[in-house]
Amino acid sequence: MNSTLLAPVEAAAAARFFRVLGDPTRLKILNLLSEGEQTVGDLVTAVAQSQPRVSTHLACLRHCGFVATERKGKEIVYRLALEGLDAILDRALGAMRPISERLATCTRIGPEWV
Amino acid sequence: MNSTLLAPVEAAAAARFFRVLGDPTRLKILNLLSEGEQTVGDLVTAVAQSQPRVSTHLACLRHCGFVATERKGKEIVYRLALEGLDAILDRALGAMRPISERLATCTRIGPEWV
DNA sequence: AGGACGCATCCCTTTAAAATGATATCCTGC
DNA sequence: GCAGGATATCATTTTAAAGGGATGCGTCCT
Repeated sequence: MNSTLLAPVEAAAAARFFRVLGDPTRLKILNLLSEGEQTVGDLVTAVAQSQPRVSTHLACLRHCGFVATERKGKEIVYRLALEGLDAILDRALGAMRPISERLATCTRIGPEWV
Repeated sequence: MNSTLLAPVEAAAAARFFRVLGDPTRLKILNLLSEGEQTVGDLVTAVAQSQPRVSTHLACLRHCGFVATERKGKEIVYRLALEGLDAILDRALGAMRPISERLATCTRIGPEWV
């Protein structure tokens, strides 16, 4: 099926791609945006975190190209800018089902694993 | 399509799932294992990292349920233990294409973004 | 039994990223 | 131009994870 081995550069880029997805808040933001565009204020309320923190996560997603922005008056609207993100999310949620227990209880990567 | 919003617990588990994938070495290991089972020695050679380093990455993948092991004499054989990982990898590589430049040059998450 | 090999684990240092709070910037309406 | 709301950025501390190296444990061989 997948006969192409991951070249070092690809591996680095792919790792960063997943790394960006590897944060609960960013994941929630992307999930919210998959329902439609939202202002920062909406997102702050929805994820129940401080505005600067949400803004930083948004900056991360923006700089990496996952989302795009548009100013609308005083507010700034965020929307998804990457095709296929939903599909990946869905597939991941499916694939991880067998190990969701472990993932939930494994609060750290490294020693002190459960 | 995806009308279910990510519950906090799911978000945490999913984030961890992606977080595990968010390391180049682990990604390379999984990619190698998708070609068939391998001993630790094989993997160490293939990813060109120290044996202890590879071993801890393997421990991570093992504890989180991505891979399974079987002892064969002196050696220990690793193989994938999660269905659909290839598909996710493939889709991710496709989806990230438009932003692969940014991902490659963005060596850090946080300030000092490119 | 003892030595060599293959792998895992532990300790320590370094680096990356998350969290937090203060502050700056941009826009709008007056 | 000024006030106020909405968002971004900065500086700092804290925490998580990566890296490096020594050591321990199990298995095979003789």
